[in-house]
Amino acid sequence: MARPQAFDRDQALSAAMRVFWQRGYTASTIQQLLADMGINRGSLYGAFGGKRALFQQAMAFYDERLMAHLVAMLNRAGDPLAAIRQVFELSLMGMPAPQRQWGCLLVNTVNELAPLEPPLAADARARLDRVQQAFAGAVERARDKGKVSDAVTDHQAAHLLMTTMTGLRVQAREGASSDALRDAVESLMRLLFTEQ
Amino acid sequence: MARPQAFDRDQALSAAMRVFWQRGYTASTIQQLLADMGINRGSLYGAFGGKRALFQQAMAFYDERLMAHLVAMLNRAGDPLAAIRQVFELSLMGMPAPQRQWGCLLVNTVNELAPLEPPLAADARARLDRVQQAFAGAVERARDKGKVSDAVTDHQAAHLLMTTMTGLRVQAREGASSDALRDAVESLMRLLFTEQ
DNA sequence: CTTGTTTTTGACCGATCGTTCAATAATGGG
DNA sequence: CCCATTATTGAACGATCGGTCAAAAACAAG
Repeated sequence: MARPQAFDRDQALSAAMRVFWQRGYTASTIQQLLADMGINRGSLYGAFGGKRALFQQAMAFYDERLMAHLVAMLNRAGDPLAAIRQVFELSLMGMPAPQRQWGCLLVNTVNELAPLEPPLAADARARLDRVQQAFAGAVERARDKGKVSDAVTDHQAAHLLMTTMTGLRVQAREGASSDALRDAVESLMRLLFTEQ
Repeated sequence: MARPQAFDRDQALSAAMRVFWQRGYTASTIQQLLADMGINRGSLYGAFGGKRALFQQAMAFYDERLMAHLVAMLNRAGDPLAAIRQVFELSLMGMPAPQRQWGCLLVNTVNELAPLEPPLAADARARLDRVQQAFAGAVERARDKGKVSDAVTDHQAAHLLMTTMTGLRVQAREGASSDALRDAVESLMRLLFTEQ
């Protein structure tokens, strides 16, 4: 009954996500977004609403397609320590070199937009909180097996894991090697958990 | 022999630093900088060269006036663990609420400019490395007193301290409370060091 | 084929970006 | 007092920003 959309919405959103991820919100221009998404101005405003609305949808896309995997991994039954290691591996060391330098869209967003666009930063923060809660669940299951240091509570351990993940993602953004990142993760794991 | 500068250079630079610190490089406009510095366009370009050059000088200013204190504190003889605690206290929990949310200019810069202005990001990174080296020195002195967990090397401990500091500064930027930050620091200290 | 509806296209908008520059003002040396 | 020199002032520049909109194009229903 009407002209159909000529572009793949998910693919366009994925392209927009990558632009925002790499360059941040402010430095991503409509022109660049259009070029990478392969659409033109009118289509962007018609289908996504504008730069700000597009960014929100790109963040949701990032959360659903990338972060959700990590949360599911932590929530799954099975060795919680292995799950924690795998989360770091997948989201940091295991990423291909160019993408690794993009860091984490949510961390980047909190850092860039906290003073400029509090609602968007709060959105990113809420999504990151879900990861921390998943960490806490995994730590709790590890505690049941007597594998967690008694120097910290479950919540503290999860907070420390999250803080380290955040810190490492900043380091990844400026080109830290996989080995350097892995070394830090292993150090923290040794301190937090008693492998047996 | 010529007209003297009407403004205080250090004060203007300090104002510029605060603008960049809070808003980031891209989102800081010349207009806003002029307003906060209390000078006008020609003076800014005459005395500082331009936005990019001004930013470099603001970063150096930040490093000399704020970070240098922390490095000196870590290098000073005396209880190294107390020095480490004090560094976190001064640079995170102890900061007044508005300033605490600015995070750290160097961390913010690495995160924002790594993909946009690699030279500026590398500059920030180099300055952060000096802090990590100071951490390593303090850890080494603590090791001599038998206070460091043997699960990690000095370098690993320093890296972990630096990573945590970075992660906490991102959390501070989005409004984490002093107590939450202090709790994380204490957790890490308990894991890394054996107080006696 | 005609018509109604939606998408696409690209020109265009005012606002703001960082930067330049000519005119004016203020100083110290002679 | 006068002049060489530098700082201040603010208008103006081209470029680019995010956003709008009318015309053209592509479909489905009748």
